[in-house]
Amino acid sequence: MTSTASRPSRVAKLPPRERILDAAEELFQSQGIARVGVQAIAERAETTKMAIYRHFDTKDALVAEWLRILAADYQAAFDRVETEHPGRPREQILGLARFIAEGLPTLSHRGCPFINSLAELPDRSHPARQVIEEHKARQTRRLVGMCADAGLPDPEQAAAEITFALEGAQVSTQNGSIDRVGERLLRIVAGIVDRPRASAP
Amino acid sequence: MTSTASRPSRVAKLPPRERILDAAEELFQSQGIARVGVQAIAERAETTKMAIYRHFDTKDALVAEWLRILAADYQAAFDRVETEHPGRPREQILGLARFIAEGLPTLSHRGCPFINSLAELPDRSHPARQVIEEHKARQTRRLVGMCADAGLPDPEQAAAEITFALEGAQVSTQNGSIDRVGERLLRIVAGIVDRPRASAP
DNA sequence: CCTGCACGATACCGATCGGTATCGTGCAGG
DNA sequence: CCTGCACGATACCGATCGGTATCGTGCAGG
Repeated sequence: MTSTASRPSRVAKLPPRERILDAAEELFQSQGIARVGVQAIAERAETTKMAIYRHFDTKDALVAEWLRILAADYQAAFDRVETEHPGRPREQILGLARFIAEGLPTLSHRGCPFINSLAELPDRSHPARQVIEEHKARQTRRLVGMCADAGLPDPEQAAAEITFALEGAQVSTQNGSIDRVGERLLRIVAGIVDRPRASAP
Repeated sequence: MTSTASRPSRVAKLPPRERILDAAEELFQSQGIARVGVQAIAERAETTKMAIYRHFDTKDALVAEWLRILAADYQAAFDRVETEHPGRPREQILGLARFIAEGLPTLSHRGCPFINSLAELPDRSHPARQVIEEHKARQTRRLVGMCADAGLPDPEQAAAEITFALEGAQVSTQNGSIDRVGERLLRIVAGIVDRPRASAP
């Protein structure tokens, strides 16, 4: 499994499974799930449909695995932000917002893969849909915890505000209705975290 | 109601074009664009594919027309909210938020049709995509105007905040990560509109 | 050295896609 | 009354979809 480059040809190619997942990532993100055929993924991965079906039972299973990896990547990035500011929830939250804001130009007019994929998966029992919903639920729980640690009066409401802002920023980037989205997003989240309280300690 | 048409001529049927658009509306909203075939639309509209192609050049043209009508419906609803509170921009903005909040339970786990459709239309030159982008741009312009009328210090930033909140609320309703979304949305928008200013008149 | 198996290549399957051609008929507008 | 045309029905088109079967080969692990 661990490859060890061997020495097949000049360029060291990744093993087929990785190439397939990379190809799926690029095509699903740029064109959506339904528009991308298994054959197209095979071609971009420089392999064949048969190889794909050797690693994944169905196209849906490949979609689910792609989203699983993507969710894990996001979780890892959030973990990194959190450990960068130990015991400082305010900075953790702002770091998270900065991470999203910095990713916006990359998403450009294609938006967030989770939001987009959900649109193509109306069936609530679809495995990929469950991956997304669990990821979003985890992310919300984490944010509520941070808001509580930061001493915000109503952590659940604050987490909802921040979540709406993050999701809305991605949607607005996609449809191009608002300029300087990243900048505005950071100001909004800072406003929530630094909101003046009614009572003082 | 659809099911079997036992009562033929008793019930006044809408003309085919309206039935097609109604059927498309229901199927696109509940299943997405790509998953719905022209044949399925014809069946639900109790007509044939030929009739659809008599009224619309392509499936894409039908999609664009559906979104055009939907955008017009939203515009009309916003107009109604605006004229309900003449000269009172604060109430207009809150009315707009209430309109969206009340619609959330209906959207349920399927979310906003504009957001969902954008996910399925990666091609920026697609006519339907342009319909959506123009609609969102108009909506933002209207909101900026209301915020300016309400005397908010930075109308563009306030409009962005409100837009993010509205879009984010719809996304979070779809993925189920947050409870009592409508209630939270109203509190957020009220907070923006009633935010204490640095200077007073 | 030997061998099993992942791999790539190729050919195929039924189903469904968007879109077209053709024709008979009922009804609305002149 | 007459007629044109929207309509419904039916049959068809090539392309593509997800998924499968089969086979030869090169290389890694024993």
